[in-house]
Amino acid sequence: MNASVSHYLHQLKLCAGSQTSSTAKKLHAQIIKAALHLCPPLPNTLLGVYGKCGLVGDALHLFDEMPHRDHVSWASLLTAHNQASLPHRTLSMFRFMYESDSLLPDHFVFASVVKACSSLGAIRQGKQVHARFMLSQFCEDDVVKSSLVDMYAKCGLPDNARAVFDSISKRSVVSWTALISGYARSGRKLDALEMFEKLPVKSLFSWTALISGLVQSGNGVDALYLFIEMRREGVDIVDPLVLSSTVGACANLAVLELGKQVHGLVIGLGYGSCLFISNTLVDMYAKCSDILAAKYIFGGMQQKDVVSWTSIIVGVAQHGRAEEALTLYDGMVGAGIKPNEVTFVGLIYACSHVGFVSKGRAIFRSMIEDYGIRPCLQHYTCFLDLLSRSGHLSEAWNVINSMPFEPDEPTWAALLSACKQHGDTQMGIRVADHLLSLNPEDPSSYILLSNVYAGAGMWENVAKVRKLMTAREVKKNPGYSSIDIGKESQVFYAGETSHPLKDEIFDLLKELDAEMRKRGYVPDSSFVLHDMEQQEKEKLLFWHSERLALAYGLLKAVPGTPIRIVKNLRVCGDCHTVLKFISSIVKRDIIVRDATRYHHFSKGECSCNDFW
DNA sequence: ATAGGGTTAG
Repeated sequence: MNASVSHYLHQLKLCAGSQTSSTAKKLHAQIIKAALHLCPPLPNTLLGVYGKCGLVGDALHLFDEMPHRDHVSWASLLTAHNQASLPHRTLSMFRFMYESDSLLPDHFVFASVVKACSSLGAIRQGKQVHARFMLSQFCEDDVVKSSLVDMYAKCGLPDNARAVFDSISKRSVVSWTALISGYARSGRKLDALEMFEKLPVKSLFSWTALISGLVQSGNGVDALYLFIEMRREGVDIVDPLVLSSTVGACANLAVLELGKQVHGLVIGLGYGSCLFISNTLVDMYAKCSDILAAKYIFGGMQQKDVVSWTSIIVGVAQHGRAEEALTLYDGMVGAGIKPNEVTFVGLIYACSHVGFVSKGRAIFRSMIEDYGIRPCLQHYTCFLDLLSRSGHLSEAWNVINSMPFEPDEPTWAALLSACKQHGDTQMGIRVADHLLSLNPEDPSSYILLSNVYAGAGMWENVAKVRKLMTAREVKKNPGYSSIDIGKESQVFYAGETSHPLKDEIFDLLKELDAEMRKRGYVPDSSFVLHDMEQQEKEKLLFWHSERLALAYGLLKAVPGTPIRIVKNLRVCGDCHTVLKFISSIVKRDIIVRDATRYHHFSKGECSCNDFW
């Protein structure tokens, strides 16, 4: 080989390692000047270097001008687009491989194309590529097979992933990791653990795959136990990816004390200023209802990206601070960060919280016109929520009928709470019927329907709904609330009477009840789904889990500190009223995270504006 | 010379 060719080859390799785009362009210019730009393998190497430096445009330009393109050129170009997160382009260009250069895919190309399918979740095309691969001369290639394992795993087909995995002759760590991650993220806990146990050598990579997969499938508790086990095994956390999943688990479970401990670990390991991790910490504190800590982390961040801004906007919006969310949005735009579709979910949500109808309409329009974002179903749902909360029921109905999506459960639920709020029983019943037909197994649909009837005083229908639930064997999930006192966590179930402090709790609730009635409280038993005497119903309400947790908190927590409660179901209307009364009687802030939102009770008011 | 696995916001 020509001495200068190998010189440039060496330089390009260095440049690929350091990923400095200016050097890539300089080297390209020098190569042209030296008239070596057609000497193989320089054109292909250059193509790869452009890809690694993130210069897809230059890569494509070079590719277009190459007189002789081979398999390596194609593989490099497709990989460049995968790396630039443009898997759509990877697939669309792949279609022209045969047409423009009469080339059939080789194993390198197959691997890139499969990866593109997996990041798009394009299972139909993925299966087609799989078939072509099986018919090709490369059908025994293990690298392509491991990319197929990953594709099926990511598309939620772990059994297909397993079938490919079993066909691999020499299984690499990569294929193991892909499969374990696939099982974990599909919620196949036992399969994931079984494969993990069989894994000959467990690296940080494999632990991360398992733990993050479990967090993604909502198995946060298992994920946290595995994280503890990983620490016990002495695995060196040389990069922080596993920490973001762990912080995420704390966020999903709303376990503030544990979250703080993991935060301490993050700082101890030296990742306190890592962008990714700070983003998850902002989210975690917001979800654990410590919005002050969330703002503190956000304020201290050296660099902030769209996720950082969106996390804090969504966080304050969920805590009912709409004006603050909108101010933050101005700050975001001012800082030159472009909002994305998630940001707009938060913003529309914020507007709907305080009934900023025209502001919300303007934001919805701006999203489409200024940022070219096509609204998805979730945007429509938030927007509907805004319209229906503020009483624009017919406009909401029009939107639901004209939007380009089939309404899903949250959509109907948004409309339904509005019907209830505005006493529109007829529409409420229609909506509840839709909801019920969409998900006849979900107890909350029945509760909502029953509440509509109860709100209208249609007691016979309330009874019918209850009978329907029995007939269909739909069981209401038992309600429970948890509360942290110091580092201890306590869980209370509705109606629980076996707690060691039950007498103290009962006495306190009795005392508060008397004081509330003096101030005008009348129990609203329409939320109780049973046929029984009024007094019996009130007794049931009295033992709702959030009240037990609250009383325990008042007895045990440091005086003056806010009481934080996490509930698995939605707070019932009567408890909501009670919590407002109690916040003003005991002059304490009470923060409840229920199944759908946050309630900050303070001085007799709630941040949700009595709408949830 | 080119390929495959683990990370954050709804």
